[in-house]
Amino acid sequence: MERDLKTKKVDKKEQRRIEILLAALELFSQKGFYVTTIPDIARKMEMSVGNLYNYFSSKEELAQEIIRYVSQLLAEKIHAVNHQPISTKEKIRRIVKIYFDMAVDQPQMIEYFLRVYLANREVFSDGCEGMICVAPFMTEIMVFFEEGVRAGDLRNQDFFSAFGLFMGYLGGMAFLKGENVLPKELQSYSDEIAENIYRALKSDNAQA
Amino acid sequence: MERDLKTKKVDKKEQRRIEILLAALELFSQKGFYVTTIPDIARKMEMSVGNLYNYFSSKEELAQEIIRYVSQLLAEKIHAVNHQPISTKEKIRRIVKIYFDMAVDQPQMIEYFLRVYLANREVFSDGCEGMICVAPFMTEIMVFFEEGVRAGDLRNQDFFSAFGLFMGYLGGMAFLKGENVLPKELQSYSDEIAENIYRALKSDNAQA
Amino acid sequence: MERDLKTKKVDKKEQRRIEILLAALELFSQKGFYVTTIPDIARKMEMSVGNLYNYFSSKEELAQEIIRYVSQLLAEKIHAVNHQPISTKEKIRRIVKIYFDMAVDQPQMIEYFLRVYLANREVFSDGCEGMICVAPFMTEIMVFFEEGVRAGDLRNQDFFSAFGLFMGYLGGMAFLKGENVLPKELQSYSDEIAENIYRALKSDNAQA
Amino acid sequence: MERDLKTKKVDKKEQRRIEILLAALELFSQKGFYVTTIPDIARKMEMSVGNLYNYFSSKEELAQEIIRYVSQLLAEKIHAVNHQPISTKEKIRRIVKIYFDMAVDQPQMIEYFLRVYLANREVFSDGCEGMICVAPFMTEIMVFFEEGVRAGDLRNQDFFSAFGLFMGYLGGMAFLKGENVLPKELQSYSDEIAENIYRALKSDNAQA
DNA sequence: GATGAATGAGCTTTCATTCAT
DNA sequence: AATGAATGAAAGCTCATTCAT
Repeated sequence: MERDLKTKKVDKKEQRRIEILLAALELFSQKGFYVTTIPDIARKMEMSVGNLYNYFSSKEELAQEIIRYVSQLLAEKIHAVNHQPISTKEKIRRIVKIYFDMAVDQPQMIEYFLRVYLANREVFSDGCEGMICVAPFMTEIMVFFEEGVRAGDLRNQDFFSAFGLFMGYLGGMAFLKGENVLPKELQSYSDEIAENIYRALKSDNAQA
Repeated sequence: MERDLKTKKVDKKEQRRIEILLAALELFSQKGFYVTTIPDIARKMEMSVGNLYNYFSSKEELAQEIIRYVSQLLAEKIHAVNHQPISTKEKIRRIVKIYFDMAVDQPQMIEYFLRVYLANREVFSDGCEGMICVAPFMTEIMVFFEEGVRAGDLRNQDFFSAFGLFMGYLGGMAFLKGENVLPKELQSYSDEIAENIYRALKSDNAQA
Repeated sequence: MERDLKTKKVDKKEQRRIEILLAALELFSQKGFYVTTIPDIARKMEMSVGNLYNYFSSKEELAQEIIRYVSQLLAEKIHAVNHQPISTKEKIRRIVKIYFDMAVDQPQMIEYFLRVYLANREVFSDGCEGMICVAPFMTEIMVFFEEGVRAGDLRNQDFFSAFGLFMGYLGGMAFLKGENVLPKELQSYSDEIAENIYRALKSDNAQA
Repeated sequence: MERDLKTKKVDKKEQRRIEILLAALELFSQKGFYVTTIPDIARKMEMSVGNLYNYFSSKEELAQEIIRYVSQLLAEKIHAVNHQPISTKEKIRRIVKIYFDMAVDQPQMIEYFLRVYLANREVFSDGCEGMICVAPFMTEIMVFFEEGVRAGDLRNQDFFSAFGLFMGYLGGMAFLKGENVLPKELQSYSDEIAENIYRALKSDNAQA
């Protein structure tokens, strides 16, 4: 009984934590880490600043939790693709789609990656060294790549070379969308871009 | 005579402006826009805070001048490549080399792009809208791309699709280098990456 | 219960706000708006600068609140006179007395009017346009004047002509007192001045 | 010869001094003493800040010179009235007219009195103590008053009581004009106001 | 006389974090 | 768990004045 009670409480607290995390995610990605203030987040949550500190011990910790959360979420989506019985080319297409759909429907996630995580090294240097906070996401890309190589679809090259292409490309497009310089809507680039990625990475004897 | 005097003075002031710009570039790219303070910059310049404001009217204006400067400098280097009588494939190789050499020898420039310009929209929204402050750089990439298409070497696709690939990829690699996660030194990836880019963009009847 | 608690808290905060307002009133009227600094006010209140900003969002807002407060306070005193069953002449006498007593006992109030409100247009231009922040006070003078006219004691003339006389005169005397050029103490001028005002405004068939 | 040269030079310098003084007068009266900066004045004069300091040794000194200048100028105008063979009543009318014409045509002068001199005690406390910088002006008002008394037109009362009425009233009206609250144009109040002043001060056996 | 770069103290305002309630 | 007043260090920026040229 008591344990149930405690569990329930913990769950409730954990749930509130995530709510805060999502509110902060939105603000950080819109306004940036330094422009967003703790009172901003508290106001959005309709809770007091003091209470916010009962859930997160500092602004930095909050930012780190968010990147872990986003990385996990993206990883799960890519994980699903990795486990489908489809061609490497189709996998690329689906990953691009997942990314672009997210950039359009939940731009906070992608923007957080680009504008908060990538840009503010000092915020993540103590706790997220060496990209460990985005490890789940990187792992899935690595799985995708290695399976593609094993299947003979992708050339065997340094993983980072492939990773930089894949994620740099997608991130670059998301950035251009954020700057409102794209002449067409982001999702309409999906096929072209998936094709480009496939051509760049595919092994010479793979299918066109 | 008098005019000469004035010209000389103006030149001297202009020169000092650029010195400040370079000092700020270094600090901004190392510590970020918000963590770098005006006193930091003044200290580095061994000049008073007040005097700094005789050269730039605000921290934001300074940041915008820097991106214009960096964009111009990168543009000039790519411009030189664009005007050489070499194959499209070779041009890609040289642009990648230029970018990676810079990322290694003058990392401030590339880091400024990635960590200051890309990440702090609010700093550039008033004065650098729609990427106009990086126009010289984008223009050169556009020239490269269109000439490659005209020569029959590259497929004719939406420019942004190609631009996102090219610059997203290079930026992504520079970022990974900054995070110290690359197992090899950046420049050793040059050939692999130039090859990937070429494969992604080349027309089907171009040379391998 | 909970509501009571909140109400009590709000009251306490409101009270503190007024304490700050009075401290600032004193400093502003002694040293002027620009010479008085926010740290000066905080020091006088024995509170931190940051906390002061929990009560007022800017120095200007503080200055505007003060003039509203002073105007209200003066208005109430004149209101009381307006509702007494006494002659217009006697009303003038009492208003002059109120003003001079205040100029002697609480010189901050009058000095604030003369040296802060009247002199620093830019501070009040956004929020106190068209004298709205001193409306309560002006209204009472208007009531006094119109009742005097209705009673047949005062000539019917443009209100501003009468207002300028009344308040310009009193303000002028308070200023001379502040400059220490008056040979006698301010209050000893009361009768003479009330007489002058009455003579200036009275209708030709009113009592001497 | 040499002396002539020097005189000419001195004259030229004196002339420039007055030009600066008038430029500063305008700025101070428009924007206030503290909001106006030395560079503002230099810019208006199209001269360098450094050179400005060859004419005035400090901002305060400049402000004091201005009030002396304005006081002298007003004094001369009133002096002319004082020496005309006209009735006391007519003198009042003319002084009011002079003041209001000035408030309309050269508002800087009157505004300087009201918004700079009256309000910023600390600026004038060292050099203009006890209103000595406005002595010429006060003296003329005193002459007017005493001649009116001697002629039997005005009641013999404390000078400051009369001075406060006269100048407070005119200043008050000029202030109201500056606030744009007057329903009519300032000069149209002249007669009414001159009449009010006369009634307030006239001796009981003087003409209506 | 003339210039304007240089100084440096000081201004208003912000904000992550704490803690008494 | 919840509140929000309080802290205090530090930020961006200003400006009267000086002085080498």
